[in-house]
Amino acid sequence: MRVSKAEAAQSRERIVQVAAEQFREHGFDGIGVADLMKAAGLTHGGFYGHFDSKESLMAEAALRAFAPSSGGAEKAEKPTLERVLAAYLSPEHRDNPAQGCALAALGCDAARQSPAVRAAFSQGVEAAVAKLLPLFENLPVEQQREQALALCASMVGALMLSRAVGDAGLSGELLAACKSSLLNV
Amino acid sequence: MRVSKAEAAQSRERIVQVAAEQFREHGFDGIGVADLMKAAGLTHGGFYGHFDSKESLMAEAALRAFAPSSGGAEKAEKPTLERVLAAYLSPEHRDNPAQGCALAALGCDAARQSPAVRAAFSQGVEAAVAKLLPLFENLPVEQQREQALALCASMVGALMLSRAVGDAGLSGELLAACKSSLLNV
DNA sequence: TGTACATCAGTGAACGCGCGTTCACTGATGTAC
DNA sequence: TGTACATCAGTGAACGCGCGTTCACTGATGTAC
Repeated sequence: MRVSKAEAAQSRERIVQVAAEQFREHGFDGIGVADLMKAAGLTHGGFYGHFDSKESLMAEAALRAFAPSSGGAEKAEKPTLERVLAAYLSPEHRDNPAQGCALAALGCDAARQSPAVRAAFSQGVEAAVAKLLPLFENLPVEQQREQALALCASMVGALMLSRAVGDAGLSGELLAACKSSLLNV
Repeated sequence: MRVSKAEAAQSRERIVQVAAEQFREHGFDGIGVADLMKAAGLTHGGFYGHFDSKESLMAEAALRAFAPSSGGAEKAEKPTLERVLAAYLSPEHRDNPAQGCALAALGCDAARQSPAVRAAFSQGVEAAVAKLLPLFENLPVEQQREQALALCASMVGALMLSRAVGDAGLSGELLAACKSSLLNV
């Protein structure tokens, strides 16, 4: 059952991508190696030909989740605070963690993970800050990063709580309240 | 080895309290029934005399974690935004999740848990809002709840990210940036 | 270019381990007389 | 109040199961001639 180098690289690629989504949906401990491999169209035995351990995949999948998504077409519109908030604090984002922000989906799990995973999360926060910085370009330079960090934390907290909460009304209220509050600053 | 009714009630109490702390520290899946019972000074076999399942304890421990802490002495000082932020967004709080806010410690795990656990988290958010409302008593009534929800989400997000992030500098920066940003509104 | 063989990506059974849960048992508690 | 007995909180061995990981094997790929 040997497979060409190119196909093997694609397999590895598929595993990382599947893991990046499944970890966000089920948590790092909520999905096993065998199920990840099955979702990638493989059997579990081949996993260790690609990765040292599940934990090693966790770090790589986290990095992948933070990398800018491949489809770069929607970059056309210039991001504004309104647009960023509307997209991030939307019911669609809340209900689709697998394709959404990994900071909100895995943030509190990450605190209990290995240094490699936590390093990926540092990178994730920096990537988010880099995306948000342009929103504050009319502010003094020394305040821009501070505002971007604060906005990032607010959005992540609101999305996470809107998912954690059992009450659907409260969940929507959280999204709406944070959107409205962050717009009127 | 039967034990008096009063002692049995204390045992149950101890299990819930221990679980409320250990779950916050290790996550719902990061600590097992046997270890929880050992931490409560018991053996694991007795667990199911007190609870239907681990999941049932999870819901009860979450509620416990959201209940106001027993020591009511520090209520003397009137809470201000400054004091709330200084306490919540402190390195001490960040480094002691077991005694800290369960929204930040377990929020993204909760999204994947049973309705009972998620109902507890609704209650947790409402409890936080109730605590924060007085900070906005000079605002129009219809804005108070919105502001309290937004503040809650911001603080939870900042604390969670400061724990998730591997870089110690970035971690401190997150706490400081959110504190400063939330004060200047 | 064609052939022979070494390589190695992927398979699927098997491993040890820890987990949540069950159960027969123990012995102090609580109760009936 | 004292005695006999039923109750039941807690014990510790055992269960089935799923997990991460290992390994002997397969057969197509890639390479040496």
